[in-house]
Amino acid sequence: MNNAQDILFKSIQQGLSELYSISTTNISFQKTRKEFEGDFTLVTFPYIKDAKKSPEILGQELGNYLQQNNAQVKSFNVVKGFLNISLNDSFWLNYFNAVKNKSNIGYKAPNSSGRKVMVEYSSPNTNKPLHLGHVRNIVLGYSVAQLLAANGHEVIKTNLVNDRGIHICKSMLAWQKFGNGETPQSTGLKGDHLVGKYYVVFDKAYKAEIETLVKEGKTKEEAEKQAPLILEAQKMLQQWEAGNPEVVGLWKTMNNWVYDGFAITYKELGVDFNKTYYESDMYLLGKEVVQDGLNKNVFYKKENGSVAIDLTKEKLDEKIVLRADGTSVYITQDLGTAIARFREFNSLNQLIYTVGNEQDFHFKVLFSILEKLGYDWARECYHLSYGMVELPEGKMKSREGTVVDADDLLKGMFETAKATTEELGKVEGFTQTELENLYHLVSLGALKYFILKVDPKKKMLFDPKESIDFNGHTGPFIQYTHARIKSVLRKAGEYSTSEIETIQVNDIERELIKSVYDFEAVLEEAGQNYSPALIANYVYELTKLYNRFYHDVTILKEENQRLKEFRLQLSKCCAGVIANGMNLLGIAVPERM
RNA sequence: GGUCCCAUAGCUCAGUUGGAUAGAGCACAGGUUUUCUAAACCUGCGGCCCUUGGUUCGAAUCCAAGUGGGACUACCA
Repeated sequence: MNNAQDILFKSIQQGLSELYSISTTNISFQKTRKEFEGDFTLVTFPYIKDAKKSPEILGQELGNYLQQNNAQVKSFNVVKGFLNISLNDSFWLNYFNAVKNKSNIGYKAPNSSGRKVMVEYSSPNTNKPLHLGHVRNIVLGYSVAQLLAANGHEVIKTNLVNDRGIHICKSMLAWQKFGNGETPQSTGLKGDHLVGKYYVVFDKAYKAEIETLVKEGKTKEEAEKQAPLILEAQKMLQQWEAGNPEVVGLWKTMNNWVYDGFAITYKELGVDFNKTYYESDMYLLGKEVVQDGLNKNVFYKKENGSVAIDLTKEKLDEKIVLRADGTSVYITQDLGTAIARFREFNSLNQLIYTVGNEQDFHFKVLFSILEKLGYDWARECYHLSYGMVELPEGKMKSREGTVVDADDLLKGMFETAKATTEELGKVEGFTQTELENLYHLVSLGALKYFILKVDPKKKMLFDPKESIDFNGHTGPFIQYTHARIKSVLRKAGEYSTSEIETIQVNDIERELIKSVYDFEAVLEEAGQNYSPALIANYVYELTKLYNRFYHDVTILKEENQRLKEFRLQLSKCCAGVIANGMNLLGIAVPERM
């Protein structure tokens, strides 16, 4: 079936040509705003000069032409330079009949685009637990992967774990010195929290040392470089690189504690990965790349032995890619990892990095270097740059203890969901397991929706003092609407799902069909823009519309049998789109709540 | 200093390639249930879309300058 826009486009093109001899492909229309009557609106201002007509007359003439020459056009009205066009109900009913029994309205068939895309997200350090900033990353990355899959791409979800480096050594050293052999088992602490605890311990002790040195007359910078603890941590890193068995053993033990902890949080969040990379496996690759770059004269060796690239022409300055002591920096590993990924998945079309916008500069440099090294696919690398999550007092800082811990947050949300549900008391007959599942589902819905409804590119504010809402423009509102629909459908029992042809649809029913119709375009746009927010806001609009329908129109008590069947079918259709839309956000919807 | 990002209702956010009287939610004031789940629905209140100039038939949207906020500018990650 041709879509509405195509049908109108052709007619309007013909009309402009026949009436005014205007030949143009510059015809775009938008959805008619709800305060006016109509489905689509053509702005006629662009044509009045060539047509030598006033906007009102041109609108009238073109409207008449459309009505006479296009069987789908029911009526039109003209307001100043706006031609509002209504399509026949039969058009909308035909559309409805065509899609209503599909399980994935608007989705492209799996892997139908022929594109293979890797989405990297999460990518944590293993020296501390996850916080709200990571949660935004994780929830966003997972949702974008869902969006791309729904747009027909083959998606590989990956995690790049930053499991090596000085920061890990800090936790290790502090544990060694002050840990008294503590383990997750002995303390009952989640592994990542235990390791994070010692990261903080290190920082405190380190700061104390700096203070002492400053009192002894050293400058702050000198003190920071000379404090015994930092020297010891650096030595530990060298030992690690040298393969010292004791250090490597401790490193493995503590990292495994962290992985066990992360696994729990990922499971709580309902996300997964197809492949996990570890920087400890990748960092040596970067050194080969550096050699390759030297051979190609893309890089050059500086006097002190470090290797650099000149990106001043790109306004990116000179960038060091290998330290004078031969150890790799962050970007060295990223170069190696990117190349390894394109080698491993040789038909990879795109690589998406879900990383905060504080690293915009880093990725510009990375992609630029890859291009200079001659990798054409560098242009297919995309930095999905998202805004920071800020608290009312500003940015979260791990060391200052102002972070919102992911596990605490999830737990708090769960308790709120539980309290709210109990207060409303609609869950008679639920088993304990079903209740737990519901609390979990609703709390995650609230949290994920709260994060995903805002444009990823923008920073967002989180106020720990105000709990995330469950009413209004929220995840639970949408989940609730889904449960309501399911409740009606359960009570309806068996009903016909045959084609609907002869009924009279009312305004709100037509609006609902139109809203369902829009989903395909929204999904496409959300995929192109890597923006779950478009889906989130769309689903909200549909849900709000459905609630008005639910309120104003009776379904089960409708006496006209065909009308009742239509309303049931429409309800089921909306529930499906709502569930699929939420699924794209990584949010489940309940049958009852 | 340089580069980049942001600024819309009291608060949190929408506003697709420029289009009609700039929209939601929260908060505040009020109303709706003997009827399919009131986590809902309806009404009201609330705006120099940061400022100034420019482009255009038309600017919250594009351009320039300014103001305010933020990020980056490591041989950290």
